[in-house]
Amino acid sequence: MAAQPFPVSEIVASRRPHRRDAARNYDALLAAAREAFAENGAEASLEDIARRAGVGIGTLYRNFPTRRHLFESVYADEVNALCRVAEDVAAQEPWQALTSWLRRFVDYTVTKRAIREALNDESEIFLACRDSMYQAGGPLFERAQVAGEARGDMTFDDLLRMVAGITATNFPDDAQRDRVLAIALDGVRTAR
Amino acid sequence: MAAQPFPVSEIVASRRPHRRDAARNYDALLAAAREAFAENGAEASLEDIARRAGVGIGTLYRNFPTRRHLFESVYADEVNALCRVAEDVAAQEPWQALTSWLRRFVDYTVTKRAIREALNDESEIFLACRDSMYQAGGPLFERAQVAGEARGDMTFDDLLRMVAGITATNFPDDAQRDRVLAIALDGVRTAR
DNA sequence: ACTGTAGCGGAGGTGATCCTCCGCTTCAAC
DNA sequence: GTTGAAGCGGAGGATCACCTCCGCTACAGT
Repeated sequence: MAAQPFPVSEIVASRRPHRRDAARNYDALLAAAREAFAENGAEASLEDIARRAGVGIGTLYRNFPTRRHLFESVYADEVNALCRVAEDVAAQEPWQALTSWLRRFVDYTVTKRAIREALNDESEIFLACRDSMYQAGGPLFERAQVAGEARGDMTFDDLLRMVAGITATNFPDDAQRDRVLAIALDGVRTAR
Repeated sequence: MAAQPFPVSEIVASRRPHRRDAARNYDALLAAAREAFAENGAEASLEDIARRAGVGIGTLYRNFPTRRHLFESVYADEVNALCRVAEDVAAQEPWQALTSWLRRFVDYTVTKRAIREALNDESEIFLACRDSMYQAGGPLFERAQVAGEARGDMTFDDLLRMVAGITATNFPDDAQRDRVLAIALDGVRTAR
């Protein structure tokens, strides 16, 4: 029911350098990039990312020839984590499982942004990530639909975009974001 | 019930130059800016805006000393238009009036963006615009609440941010955006 | 028609970011 | 320990957007 093997993680892993120092730099770059993309969106400065990671700009470009490579790698990491979460919540009641997963979705900033800004992108990695995510989360949604908890006249894609839009919006505080998200999810829940 | 006088439009109008050619340029700049901000967000290139308007970059800077001035002017225009719409829908049934207004909201791209990205801005014009908009739309929402059509445990601010987030998200087609928006609005409607 | 001035445009200086290139460093295999 | 190659960093050229400045243009009031 939950997730299947994720080719995505393999693609990314295969690019990680073998030498110790190089691998460390690679990881530092990914972490710095996640931070920077989360703060400034997909246009974050690459020099800034290299600085945060404590490596030279040349090292960044050796590992990630283009901005897109870097962004996709961070994105793929978050998607993998989200897919794993889907397995964790699978044991809960249908509606509970779905909302737990969606609330975790809120934590994955880059993924959220990618869905809002670049989801219509057709590159190989984006497609693979989308598939993984839909394979992981889609069943949670369908289960809620079958249980009569979620309305039948919408798709999982509708739901993801709705949540992505709301959570990517600037709120003065997290409590308000949660409140608004909960209200929107009430619209998803079947009237009872 | 509906809108009050809008000081905002006066502020903006007072800046419009008197000479014919200058006024034409001013209008062309605003139109070009609206387009560019809608397409590329608040970071749109100013040189590009001048080019679209068919004027020199110097003319842009004479009319709008900073990017912020320009953005605020476009924003103020859209807010004014939205306030006028609020008067138009006032005659409809409470829930109908509210959703009509919100659906018009979707058309005002820059306003939408401003709410999503810059609503926490405290500058004078942004505050004035926010007030105007809340004075225009807020009563529609309260009327729906009083009529028992909209839930009482949320604020107008919650509602605006929710709609702004969803409508500013990238959708493959408008039909899907409408569908998702309608679902979220179902969450706003009181269970009956 | 004349004329003073508001307004015009865009060349060019400034600063930020992108990305390449290559001499130096460090790892790890032997 | 030696050594070859993988990896490193950051200087610097290219590009682009920002914004100022000033000689020229054309409007509007008389």
